[in-house]
Amino acid sequence: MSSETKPTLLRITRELIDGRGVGSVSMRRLGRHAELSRTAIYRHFKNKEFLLAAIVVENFDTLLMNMTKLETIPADSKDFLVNMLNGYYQFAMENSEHYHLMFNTKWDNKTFPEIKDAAYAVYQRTSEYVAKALRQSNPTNHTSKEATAIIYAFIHGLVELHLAGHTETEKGLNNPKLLIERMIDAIFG
Amino acid sequence: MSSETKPTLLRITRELIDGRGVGSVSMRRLGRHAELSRTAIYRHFKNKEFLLAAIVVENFDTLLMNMTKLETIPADSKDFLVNMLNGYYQFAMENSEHYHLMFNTKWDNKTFPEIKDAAYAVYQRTSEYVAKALRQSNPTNHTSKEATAIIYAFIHGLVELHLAGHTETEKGLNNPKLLIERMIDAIFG
DNA sequence: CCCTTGCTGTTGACACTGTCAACAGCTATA
DNA sequence: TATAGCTGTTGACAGTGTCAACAGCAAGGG
Repeated sequence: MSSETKPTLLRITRELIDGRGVGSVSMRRLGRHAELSRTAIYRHFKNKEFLLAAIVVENFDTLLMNMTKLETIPADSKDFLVNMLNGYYQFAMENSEHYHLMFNTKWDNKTFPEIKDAAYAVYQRTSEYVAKALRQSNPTNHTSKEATAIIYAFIHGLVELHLAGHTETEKGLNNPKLLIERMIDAIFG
Repeated sequence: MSSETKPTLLRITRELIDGRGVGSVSMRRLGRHAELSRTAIYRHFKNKEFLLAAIVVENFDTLLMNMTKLETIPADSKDFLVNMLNGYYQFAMENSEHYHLMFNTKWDNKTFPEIKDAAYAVYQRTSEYVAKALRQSNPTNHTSKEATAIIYAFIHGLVELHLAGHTETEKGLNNPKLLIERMIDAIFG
């Protein structure tokens, strides 16, 4: 049983997060759901922060998959970039509590290098396809590095504003698909 | 004294946030600092959430000021837009804990209409100057509504990524001033 | 003038939270 | 066989938000 305990704890933590939000996760509640005593969890995770960090790493991997799952490998790599951003957005909407945990918590890079790496992989993947699209499109005055940063900041900001409920009043933000296309158009002329 | 208590509590709450972060604010600690009992605060604020909400409203007002304080009223309204975004960014960096509280907490629009209004004012101000810049610049295929949404998402995302520490690894994000200029250039051709 | 009402403050209590120390039992290895 | 390490337990500590009950005081109406 002991070899199964750790993944079980992760699974139940996920269920708690998906069901009633990150705020509903407590060591004691998790213990109860897993039919363990409150402190048994500490045999498998150093503390609550490390438990959640393990979830976050998994999430960044899932996000990475979600970005490339719409692989139609379209002739125009600009379209592919649009697909990728839509995949990013979709992941965030379907896993809002997880997105919140991933980005709105300050994960110390020294303490959680796996998170740092997993997050960097997402950025890196974005960067690759931006570079490809830049090479294939009309030359603009944007370097690949700048274009990546701008696009990444844009999509993250769009997601965050949606998650924080700013679209209810700031209605211009309400059509993510359109905005993503316009953003790409702006960069790639 | 009683008429002074409420603003005093707000002041001390600010001090706690600025000193040791939002997480350090507790009703009991606030009471101690204000030389009041733990529950006296409830005579002035319905609960902790409402206390923090009051701080957030003030912050949105301050942010609005910060966006327009660099009023050189430059000939080119594109430059003004750049100044505005730099003011936005600067506020976020100098008040990171507050920015976190403002945007990474889901403030219910029904419960906290003052927050909704104050946040909308910031968006609205952005919108005004985007419209002005669009009128003055070469015509592009961006509507004012879309351009505002894109720029707002961008600047918010840029700030959030910085605050979450993503610039340590995602180095392309490291030059906000440059990125802001490039973003504006991309929109206004 | 008295008495009621409302505001501001108090303490006690309840149900939570994360985490440590101490201890017990099992298993595998020297 | 004895020891070490892993996994689990309960007790305890310090902290949290918030409610109920109560007390003092000021202002206002009868």
